[in-house]
Amino acid sequence: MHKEHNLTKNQKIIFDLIDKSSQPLKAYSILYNVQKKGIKAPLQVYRALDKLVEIGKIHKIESRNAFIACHNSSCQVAKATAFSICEICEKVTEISSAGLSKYLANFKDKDGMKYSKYNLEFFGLCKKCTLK
Amino acid sequence: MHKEHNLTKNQKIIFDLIDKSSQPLKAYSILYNVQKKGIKAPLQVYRALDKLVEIGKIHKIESRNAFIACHNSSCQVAKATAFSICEICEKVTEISSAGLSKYLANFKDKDGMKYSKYNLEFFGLCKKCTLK
DNA sequence: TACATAGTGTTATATTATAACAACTAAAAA
DNA sequence: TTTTTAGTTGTTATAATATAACACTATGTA
Repeated sequence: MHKEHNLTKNQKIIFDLIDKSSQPLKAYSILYNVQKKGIKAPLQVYRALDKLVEIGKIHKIESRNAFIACHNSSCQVAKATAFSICEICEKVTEISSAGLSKYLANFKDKDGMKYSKYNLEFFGLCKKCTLK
Repeated sequence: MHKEHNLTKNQKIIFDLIDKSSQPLKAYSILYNVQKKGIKAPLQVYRALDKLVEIGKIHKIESRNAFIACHNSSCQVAKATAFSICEICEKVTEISSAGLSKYLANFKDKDGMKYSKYNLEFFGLCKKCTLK
């Protein structure tokens, strides 16, 4: 799993909030939710988020500017991430597929560029929303 | 290639600028560059960008909040995009790989969610920056 | 202890993006 | 031709997302 990183107070408060959430959280919604715990400024939130992303405890969903806790032991410290995003209910799920990770980790473009990282976002309808 | 869409004046001005650029452009940098042509407000730029993305003439690089012209006949109207991004010089290249498109278009997660769209961003060093 | 490294709190500001509304234009239906 | 419709435009204002700069504090380690 993850290397232990001894989160600081702010990092812990913010990680716990994201970890408990069933959907991705946005920075200012996090801010609003932790103000009672003494975190008052956007920058305090963004600094914690940056660190948490860096150490792989959370991921940023780029197309949504939102953050989700990592629940996938195969995404080595934020280097290889894949998500499915429902375009109706906005439910986001981290994809854990050995086949996919392997395929993408080994992918080389025709310029021979070697990649150290990737992020993949799939869009569609989740099961619930398909049935509606 | 692309269905012809008879761009409007603003759409054309903005597409031409992006198309001529060797790297992705940000919305406000676009705004700055088209003010002499009478496009004065952010919203005029964002509206044109939205439309151009929708019809597949340009793509948004989500991790950079920037826009690049489509040079890939295989990305069917913005539904399936893949890019490589150099983390040093920020050069962005659209990846055109039949194998990759095919793999991702057919990918199904274990929930059986069917995807209508995806966006993939690879990060690493381009050839030039590797040699430095 | 002393030093380095990382995190904190704070104010201010930069950057990215959308809401709301009135007016205009082109294409097609009556 | 007139009317309608859908889409685009121009405009002001504002919302949402993110970072700069600076002084200070905590923690680990030599």
